[in-house]
Amino acid sequence: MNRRPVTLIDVARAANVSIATVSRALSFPHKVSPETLGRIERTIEALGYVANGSARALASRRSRTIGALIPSLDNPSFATTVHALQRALGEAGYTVLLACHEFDPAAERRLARTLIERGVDGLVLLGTEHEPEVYALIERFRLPYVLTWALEEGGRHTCIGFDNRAAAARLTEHLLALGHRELAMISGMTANNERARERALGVREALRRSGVALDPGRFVEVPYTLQSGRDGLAQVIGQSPRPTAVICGNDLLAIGAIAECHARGLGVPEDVSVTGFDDMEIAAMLSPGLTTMHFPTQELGDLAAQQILRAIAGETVPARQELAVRLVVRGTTAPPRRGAES
Amino acid sequence: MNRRPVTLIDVARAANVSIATVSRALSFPHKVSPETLGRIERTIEALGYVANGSARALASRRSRTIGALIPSLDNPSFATTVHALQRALGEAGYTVLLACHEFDPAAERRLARTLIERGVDGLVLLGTEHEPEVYALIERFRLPYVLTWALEEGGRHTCIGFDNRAAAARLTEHLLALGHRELAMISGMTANNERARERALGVREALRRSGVALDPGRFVEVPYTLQSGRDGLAQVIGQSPRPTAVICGNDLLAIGAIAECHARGLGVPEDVSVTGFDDMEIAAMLSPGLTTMHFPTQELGDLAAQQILRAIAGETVPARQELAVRLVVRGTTAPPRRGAES
DNA sequence: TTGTAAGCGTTATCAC
DNA sequence: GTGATAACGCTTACAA
Repeated sequence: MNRRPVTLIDVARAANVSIATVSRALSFPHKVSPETLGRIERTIEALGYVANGSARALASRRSRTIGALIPSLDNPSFATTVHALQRALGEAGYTVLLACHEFDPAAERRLARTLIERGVDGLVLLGTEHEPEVYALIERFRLPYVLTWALEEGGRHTCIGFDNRAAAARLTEHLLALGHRELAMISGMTANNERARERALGVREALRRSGVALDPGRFVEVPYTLQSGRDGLAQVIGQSPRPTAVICGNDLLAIGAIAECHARGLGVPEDVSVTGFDDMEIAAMLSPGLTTMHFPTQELGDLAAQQILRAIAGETVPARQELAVRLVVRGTTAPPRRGAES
Repeated sequence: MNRRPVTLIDVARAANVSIATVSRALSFPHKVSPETLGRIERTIEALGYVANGSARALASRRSRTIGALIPSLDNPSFATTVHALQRALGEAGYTVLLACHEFDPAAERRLARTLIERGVDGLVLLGTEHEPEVYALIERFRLPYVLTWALEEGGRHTCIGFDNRAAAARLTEHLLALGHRELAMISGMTANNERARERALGVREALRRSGVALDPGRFVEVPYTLQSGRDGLAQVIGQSPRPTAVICGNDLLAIGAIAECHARGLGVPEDVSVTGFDDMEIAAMLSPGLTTMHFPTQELGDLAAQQILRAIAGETVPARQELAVRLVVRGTTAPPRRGAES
């Protein structure tokens, strides 16, 4: 029994050709005569040859590997995007190297470096805001990359994502149009997170435009967890007058907030109109009348894959691609009549 | 401006040592004199040297890379496990190569091959049931691996996971003990999925032991999606007499089922006791009185990481490691009194 | 169409 | 402790 893995040389010997020909058969089948090709393929099958990617990468300077640098996989929306990304890249022969920095800039620096060491051909980053060191590395290695989920104004980086600020503003305007005046927001942590920051900003701007105030007590900033959603709701709901609408930074926060409303005997959206961003499919199940801002997270993964593949191929890619978000109105969410409040 | 990446040779030249010494400084710092080490480190910093992983992998036959072969990232439970896995492996200097086969055996074969081509040092598979070809490849390359989420009886493969059958049986027995006699199950697709199959089997066995029948109309097999949960509930709830308890194959199905109950004006768990497996944190928010079987999915990822690292290091690893699941009883879920049913 | 051979950037085995 | 140097398995001009 042979311990040594089968190499190109073995295949070449067995097929009576040079290793160059075998290599060509693998990379450019059309550049090899049909007979030779057939013989080589049969030999490969017979010997069970599996190419050595490291050697390939070393010689060709391409690893057929793409790095995905994201905050976390615990956010189902990110998971969906990464899944779609992996699927699309896989079909193109690329494998995804996963790296989660958990919103820690130092971790992100470290991981970016590691991904580059691993020889990724391209990088898909989540978010537009990154450490200078990260951008410097990418720059120095001339690594094709694409920023996702958010959009960057400067035009310095190619990005594909959502206009988080506009989405938040639109959702807020919708609530205002319905007559809500007492609004609150349960935001995600805005540090190192331009998505959360943009959403908060969008809400604030829309309110300002309408001359509606957002009391400090009605804006809480919490991590993206279910429990934080509950806690956040508990905080803002205590304000007087009670908010009639609560905007949540993402799915998880909204789900937690709705649960807390239920726990307090508050109907959603009859008593409190809870709203939020991202997928919100589950949240809508929790509360069928929900109005939400839906982000096509899967489509984002697919398009990001196309984008990075194009960039690798040296094709020009749109510097800024915005994905449309959709306001999903599932029921009437007008504020409860005055006087009916606690 | 230099287009060529900085190599070991550049570092060696600049530091006035041989490349061997630089290599050593990187891999075995203690085997290099402090002065030399310092000089080399400073040079590396100054030149911005980043190691070439492909070359490293080719020469050392180790890529510092682990493959994660899973069904999907759209299942939040899997995402959590992969996240934990990535985190733990990252701390040990390993990077995760992600591959989702979406329950397609052909895709799994293809992906397993690709991961091996990429030179992964080890493989973490989700589930115990895999194509013979997958096992053959692993075998041929003597690739350290670990199966996760489920447990394998034969002892042929090292695995770490949950006893899905026992968990299902335990949950069922709990329901029976509460007095439920009219049970139904919304199962995941059992083909190529021993987790779903084991859970279904556990339910069936527990029922058989208690002499309770499970009508064919009360067992539906559906994909793991929210909508399937709704549809599944719609199907089983139509049976007469109406089931008093519905066991769902996983989180997503349970959430969908609960939503459908709500839509039908059925209280959960007052009218119908919906239960399920996996994380169930969200499901419990939907319906605070829920009784669920909680699987420590994050811990699984952590432990799987330790396991595969040990295997790579050549240490002996326990062939079979079972993670305890926890029955979480959040409220009384006795069946509604007879006659109160529709 | 096929073969020859020079790398690709490391690691690791020897000497010194 | 350090330095030559032969692999590692493949790609890719360049020749034939």
